[in-house]
Amino acid sequence: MLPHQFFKMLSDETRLRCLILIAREEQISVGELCIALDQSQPKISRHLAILRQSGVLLDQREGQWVYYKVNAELPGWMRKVIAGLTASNCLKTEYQQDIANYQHAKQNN
Amino acid sequence: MLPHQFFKMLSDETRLRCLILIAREEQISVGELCIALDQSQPKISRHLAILRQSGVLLDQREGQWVYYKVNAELPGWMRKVIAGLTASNCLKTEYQQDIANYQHAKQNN
DNA sequence: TTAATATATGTGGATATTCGTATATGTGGA
DNA sequence: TCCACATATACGAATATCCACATATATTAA
Repeated sequence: MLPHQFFKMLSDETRLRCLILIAREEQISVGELCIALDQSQPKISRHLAILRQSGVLLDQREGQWVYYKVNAELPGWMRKVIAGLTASNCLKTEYQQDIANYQHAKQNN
Repeated sequence: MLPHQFFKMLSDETRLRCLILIAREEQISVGELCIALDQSQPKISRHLAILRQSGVLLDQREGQWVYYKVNAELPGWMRKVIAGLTASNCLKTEYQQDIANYQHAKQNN
């Protein structure tokens, strides 16, 4: 994947929020992402498909659920960008609500 | 600027090549960029305008020439992304030709 | 097998992006 | 002032992106 193509993956707000949350939490299911970001299932699923087809995310089915995680074999410069996103306090504030929603949903299992 | 908007700046190959070369060389004129990337003047100028209007680049006129440089006051996480791009050997190879063209043009002054 | 739940995808329309071409603006020298 | 050079922008056409809605597929349990 060429550099600008990787950045195109991150240029949509929904995709970026998915990726940041997944990177922070290691592994999340489609339904949990819908709740965390408060977005429709087809919308989340379609963006996850784009991230999966580009190789940024990997999916793994467990029963009825499909879990997504960051592909650990991405080139170093891509992993650095993603790590920078999850580390930045500035961005942590930006998407705090997503994290809170996710953890709240996780608790009510 | 929201994170995904910054990445949208980097999602076009021409803009990304401009930014990487400018970050590497500190300061470049529009004409030099046209030669280095082998692209038309309106195309380069338009993409530089987008990067300038978003605050990623700053411009400075010197006589007939306009020089562009990276805005030093960008948020830390943006500076890190840009620094990562210029540091990566992987990407250095990707856009080696741009650097070579630039240096060759610089010599024939 | 049927129903319920979770996820994926097809379709069409609205909007956004990018480009080539033409032209406008700014600058310096004759 | 007039011309040449450097840069910026206006415009329309081709293409890409994103979404809502409807529907398809996969899994589990009854």
